[in-house]
Amino acid sequence: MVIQKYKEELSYELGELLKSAERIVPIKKGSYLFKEGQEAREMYIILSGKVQISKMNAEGNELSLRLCKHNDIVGELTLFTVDPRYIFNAKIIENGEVAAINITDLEHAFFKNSQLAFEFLRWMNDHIRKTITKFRDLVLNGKKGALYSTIIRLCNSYGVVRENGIEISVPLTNQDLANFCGTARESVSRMLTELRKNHIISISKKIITVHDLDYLKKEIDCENCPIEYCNID
Amino acid sequence: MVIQKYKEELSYELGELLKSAERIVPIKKGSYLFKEGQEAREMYIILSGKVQISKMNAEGNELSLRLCKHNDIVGELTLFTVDPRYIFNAKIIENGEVAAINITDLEHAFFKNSQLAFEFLRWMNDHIRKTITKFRDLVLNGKKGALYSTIIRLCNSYGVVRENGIEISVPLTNQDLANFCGTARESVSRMLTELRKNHIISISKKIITVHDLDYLKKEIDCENCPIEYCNID
DNA sequence: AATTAAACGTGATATCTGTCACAAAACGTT
DNA sequence: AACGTTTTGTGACAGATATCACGTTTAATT
Repeated sequence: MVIQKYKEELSYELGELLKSAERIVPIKKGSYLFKEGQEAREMYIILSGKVQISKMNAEGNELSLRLCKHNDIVGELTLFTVDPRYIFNAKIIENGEVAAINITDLEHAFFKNSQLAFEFLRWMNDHIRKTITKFRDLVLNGKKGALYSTIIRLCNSYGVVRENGIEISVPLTNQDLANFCGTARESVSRMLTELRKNHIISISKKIITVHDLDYLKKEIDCENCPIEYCNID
Repeated sequence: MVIQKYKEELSYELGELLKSAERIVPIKKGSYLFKEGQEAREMYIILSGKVQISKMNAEGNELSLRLCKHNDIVGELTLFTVDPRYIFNAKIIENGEVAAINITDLEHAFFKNSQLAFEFLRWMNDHIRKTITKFRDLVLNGKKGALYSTIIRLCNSYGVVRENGIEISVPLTNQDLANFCGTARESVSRMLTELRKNHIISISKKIITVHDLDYLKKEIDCENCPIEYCNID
C-alpha cells in the first residue's frame, strides 16, 4: 500500500488515522483542496506542502484561520454531520501531497476502534483550545493584539532559529497577514513599519524575521501557553 | 443510584456520558463551579440552572464565551491534558444541579467504550463549529456584528416565542452583553438604544424581546446556519 | 532589458469604539 | 416608604482603525 512509506515518520495517532486513508493526492500551489459549500466526502492529512484554511463573508472579505503543514488534519469539521459540506476554503500555497480519508469510512472506524476515536478526541481537544485562545487574542487586544498574536503563532509553527532571531519560513504578504487578523492591509503595513522601526522585526522578500519575540509577547500579555496551543496550524 | 432519576430525560449520548457520573452537586447563583487556573479533576453536565463560561485577560477584562443550561457540558477542555487545569471560569447565574464526572475515569471509559467516545466526538465537533462561527462574527463584522450575533444566538438558545416577538428568557445587563462581545458597556448601551428606537427590540426588566430577528440577521449577513451551530451554549 | 503586474508605504480623512464623567432610573433591602 | 446599590443613558473627547488615493518599490513575464 502506497501509504506505508509515509507511516514511519508519523506519530502513532496519525499513523492509526492514516490506516484508513484511501489514496494519496498531489496538491498544487494556487488551487483549492476544497471550497466552502462543496459536498464533503473526504478529510485530509497533509503529508507535504502547505494549505491555508479560510472563510469568506458576504462582502468578500477573507478571514484566514489556519496555515497547515506536514501532519496537520484539514476538512475535519465535516464529520458527523448530515449532508456534509465543507465550511471553509482550503487553498494550497505550497506544492505537496495529502492523504485522503473517506469520512463515512472514518466514522465507522471510530465507532469500531476506540483507540482511534480516543486519539482523534485528543486531537480535537487540542484543536479547540487552540482556536479559542487565538480568537481571544483577536477580540480582546484590538488589531495590534491580533497581529502580534498571529506573528507569535507563526513563529511557533514555522519559526527557524537564526543568529539574529526567528525566521518565519513562509512568505507572507501584508494582505495575507491582514486576512489572519481580520483587519485592513494598510493597517498591517503601518504596524509592521513601526515594528521594523523599533527593530522588533525585519522583513526581506516576504519573509519575516522576529528579533524580539518577548516584546510581542509582553504587549499582548502572553501567558506563555504551551506551544501545542499557541500555533497557527 | 441518584443519577438514574435524571437519565430518562436525557438524549442517548448524554445518558451514556452520565453513566460515568460520580455524584450530583447543587450549584448556587453567584458562586463558581470552577475558576481558571484551578486543578481540574471533573467535567460537568448541567442538569438544571445556568452557568456562564468566561475568560479573563491580564487587564481584568472578561470575555464571556458560553451561557449553558440543562444538558450542556462544561469543563470539557481539561480532558487529555497533563496536569489538567481549567482554562475558563464557570460562574453560576441560576441555581440548579450538575452531574460531576471524574475526568480520569472518563478518559478510561472513552478508551474502552467506542460508542461513548464516538458520541463525545460528535459533540466536540458541533462545539468547535459553533465556536468558530461565533468568533468569526465577532472579528469580521465589528462590534455591531458582535452584538447582533450574540442576540441572535441568545434567541436560538433561550428564545421563547411571544405574540410580539422572541423573548430571551435570561435577564442580561448591558455589561453581560458587553462581555460576550468583547466591547465596552457604553457601546452596547448605545447600540441597544438605537435598536429600540427602530423597534427591532424592546427591553423590560433586563429581558430582551426581539421583534425583528430578520433585521439583525440581514445586518450581519447571517447564512441561516443550522440552529445547532448558531447558539450560545 | 523592457514591460507589466503585484505588493507596499503613507498622507488625508471619516468612522468606529473606548474612556471618563455624571445624572437619571431601576432595583433590592430594611 | 426610605435608603443605598446597581444599572443605564448620554455628552464630550481621544484614540484606533478603515477607507481612499496615489506614488513607489518589488517581483514576474516577455
